[in-house]
Amino acid sequence: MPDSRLIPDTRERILDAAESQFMEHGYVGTSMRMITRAAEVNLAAVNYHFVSKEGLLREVFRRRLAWLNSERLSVLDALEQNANGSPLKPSQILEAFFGTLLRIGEDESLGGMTFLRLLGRTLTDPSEFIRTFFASEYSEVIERYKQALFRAVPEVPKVEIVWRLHFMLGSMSYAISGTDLLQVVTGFLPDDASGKGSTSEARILSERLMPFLLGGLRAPLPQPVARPDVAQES
Amino acid sequence: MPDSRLIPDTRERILDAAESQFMEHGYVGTSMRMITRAAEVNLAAVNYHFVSKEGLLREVFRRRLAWLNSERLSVLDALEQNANGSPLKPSQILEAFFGTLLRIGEDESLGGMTFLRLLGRTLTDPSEFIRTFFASEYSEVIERYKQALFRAVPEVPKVEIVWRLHFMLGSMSYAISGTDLLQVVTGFLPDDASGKGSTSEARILSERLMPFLLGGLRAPLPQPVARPDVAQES
DNA sequence: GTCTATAGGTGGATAGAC
DNA sequence: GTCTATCCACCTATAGAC
Repeated sequence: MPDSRLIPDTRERILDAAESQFMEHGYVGTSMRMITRAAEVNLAAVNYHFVSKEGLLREVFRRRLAWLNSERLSVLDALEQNANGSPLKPSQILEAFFGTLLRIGEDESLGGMTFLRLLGRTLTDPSEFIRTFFASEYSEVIERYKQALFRAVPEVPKVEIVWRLHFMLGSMSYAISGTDLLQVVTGFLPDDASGKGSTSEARILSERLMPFLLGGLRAPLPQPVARPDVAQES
Repeated sequence: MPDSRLIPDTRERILDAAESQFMEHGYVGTSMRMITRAAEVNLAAVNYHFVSKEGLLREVFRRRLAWLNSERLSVLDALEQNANGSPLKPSQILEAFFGTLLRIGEDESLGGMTFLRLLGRTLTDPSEFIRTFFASEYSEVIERYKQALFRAVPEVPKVEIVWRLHFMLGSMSYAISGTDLLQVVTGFLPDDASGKGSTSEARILSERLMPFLLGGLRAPLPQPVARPDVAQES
């Protein structure tokens, strides 16, 4: 990588444009031409720098996930060192995992809300290469946090924790995708997040999301009763 | 609609094939030719019956959402009649809303897991026409359930309930999309849901999801410290 | 590294015979 | 209602000059 920090690289311009176009139209819905037009670079430049469209998508994500992964790991490391062998609090773990992600939304240099939305949408993409790509990118971090949760919430069976981690990922994924079905439907808009994509959006979201996730994670177990459905709430 | 119930309609075959192809490859990632090949019908038949690819997608959803919407409304009606003016229990409302949806997964004639996955994936689709379509399809039902939740959980401010409804939709959407990032990553598979797409999958999912959602919905509020933005609405 | 030109293929949609 | 044949816009990727 030839060190040229002063001018916005062709390479970097392509990545920025691709990130934003993929976010807006999805991976298949975005053509190379849309990207090069937005980036104001030549069509052939994409293949020169990233070999293929798939290669481009991978690099769009790698650029951001590199930071996210290492940050998530080092925050967890710090927490565990501080705890000195005793289990962490669930809220600490969720904050480390989801809070770190949401901080991306507040920092344009980490990708901002554009990248968050793209991530949220891509996490449910059906195509094979995307899913295996994410699986390999995420495996180490997920494993570490899963283990931390096992220790932090011993009263909830491990199987159940995995399910709930799944559900939490879903809440977050949907929330950051900004699909806003509810807002479209109900006309509801949070008072201070009117400018869409504003950096404050991530902070507001975080304050709402974290208690919800925590409540879900530690919810009472379902009674393993017969199954006349209407499970009691405690 | 010429009444021919005995043989599987061309029209119906197209809808079935489209549902399954859209689920597997996404809307843009699916071509008309993939659909007609799977349905074993002629290419031109799609445009004859549904005018366009967009028209086809709309009809794929309308066919299933018609049942879902009316079922959700009538279940809620029944609950409210029974309650005789007093607020419903949150668990009843969630069961009516999410349980009804998940029952689709257990019944092939309602679309089964194929439709559930398609729905989960499409709910985060960026494209404009899909979002406005869903908004109009969902608005009445969402509004009714939102009001029911306001009454059922008076200790949580309305604004917060809307947020949490949002988060719950996300959990569910992601869960039914079957993306299974966790399973790919961790190799985890719930003991009794080995056959992917089995009808029992929906029941198992439901038993796990409902307590999680309930815990999130009624979670303690975040401290309204420092930040002067936590505007209450009545 | 950047560009033009183009190959080689697939997309949605339709005209018009049956 | 069903089919064949076809239009033409657009796609990704590359060859090869500069």
